[in-house]
Amino acid sequence: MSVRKMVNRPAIAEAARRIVDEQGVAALSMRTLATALGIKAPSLYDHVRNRDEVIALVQNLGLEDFGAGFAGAGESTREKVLFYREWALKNRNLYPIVFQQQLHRDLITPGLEAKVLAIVVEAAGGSHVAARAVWAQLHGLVDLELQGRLPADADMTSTWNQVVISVDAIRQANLLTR
Amino acid sequence: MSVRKMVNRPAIAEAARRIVDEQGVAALSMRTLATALGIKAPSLYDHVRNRDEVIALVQNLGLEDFGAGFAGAGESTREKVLFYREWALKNRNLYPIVFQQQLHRDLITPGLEAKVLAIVVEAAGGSHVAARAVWAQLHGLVDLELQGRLPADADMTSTWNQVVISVDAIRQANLLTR
DNA sequence: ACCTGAACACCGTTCAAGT
DNA sequence: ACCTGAACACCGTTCAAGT
Repeated sequence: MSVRKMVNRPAIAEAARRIVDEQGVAALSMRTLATALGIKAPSLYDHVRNRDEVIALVQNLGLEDFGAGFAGAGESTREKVLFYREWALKNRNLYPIVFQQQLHRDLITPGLEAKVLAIVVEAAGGSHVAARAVWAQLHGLVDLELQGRLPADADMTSTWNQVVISVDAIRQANLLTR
Repeated sequence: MSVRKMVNRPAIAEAARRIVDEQGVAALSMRTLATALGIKAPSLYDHVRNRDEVIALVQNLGLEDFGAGFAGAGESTREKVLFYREWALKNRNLYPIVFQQQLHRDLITPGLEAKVLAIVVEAAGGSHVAARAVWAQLHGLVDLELQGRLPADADMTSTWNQVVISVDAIRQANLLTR
């Protein structure tokens, strides 16, 4: 009995995410992906338009994973902020794909991006402007940390505490003016 | 009289930056770079170890350009913040190379990174922790903006004003505790 | 519908060979 | 020292051909 191949878009998405998690985006080629699925590269094009669409599938998985975790991360500013950091560190190969690329909006589960954004807006005190400033701060520090742009001996705990304070100030100011 | 080729590291750096500015990093291949310099790709390896070293040369040019501008950008929080944004928008292809990659520190002009960091620390009110939180905010919003992650109709002027307020709050708090 | 091998135009990089 | 053509092992993608 040979192993039955079940190649479809969900299977491709999972295999792709696995490769990204374990070896980074650079290792995600159409050939390695095909091999992981037990087929040859050209066959992938029967399921997917191109590599970009594979990336979009991974973005979708990542956004779902993040969204579920962030929604259930506790209500305080501190809990939300620290969840964001921990998710990024735990998914360091996935993070840039989900949060640092053009989002292939036509291929993402409808409403998913809006759902995640709504949680951020809520956490920021209800204002879209505030939400962007807050998100920028979280995203920026995560990126600097992931890219190794901060000194190796930088006190990240204190830095994230500073971010918690700063985010909370934005949140409070916006709650007041509601 | 034939045109004399003067291929050396500064010439390579300039040609590479030009390609990046005009066509983006993806267009910077060893072959296109060589062609721009009037030589063949393998010859580049007589001047440069590999493509990474070319990227480092571009990082260096970018960091110098940014550093000079940022230092002379005015003293107020608002001026510094808005300069950061404008430099990023004016150098949208260069920005990610300078601020979103591992810095090839061994190949960067000695002291250059420290000089730029010192300006940020100064602008943040003197604390390294505060400087990281401030930088995160600027870098994060620039990245979200450059990657098109914010809605097309997002009010970026208000958002950057929010960032100015937030950065200034961090700065003031740190000036007080000095 | 799904898969294949062969091929195309690209990469970065190495290497023997020329001056 | 600097440059070259040829080659290697990779890419993403297309296409004719098989089932």
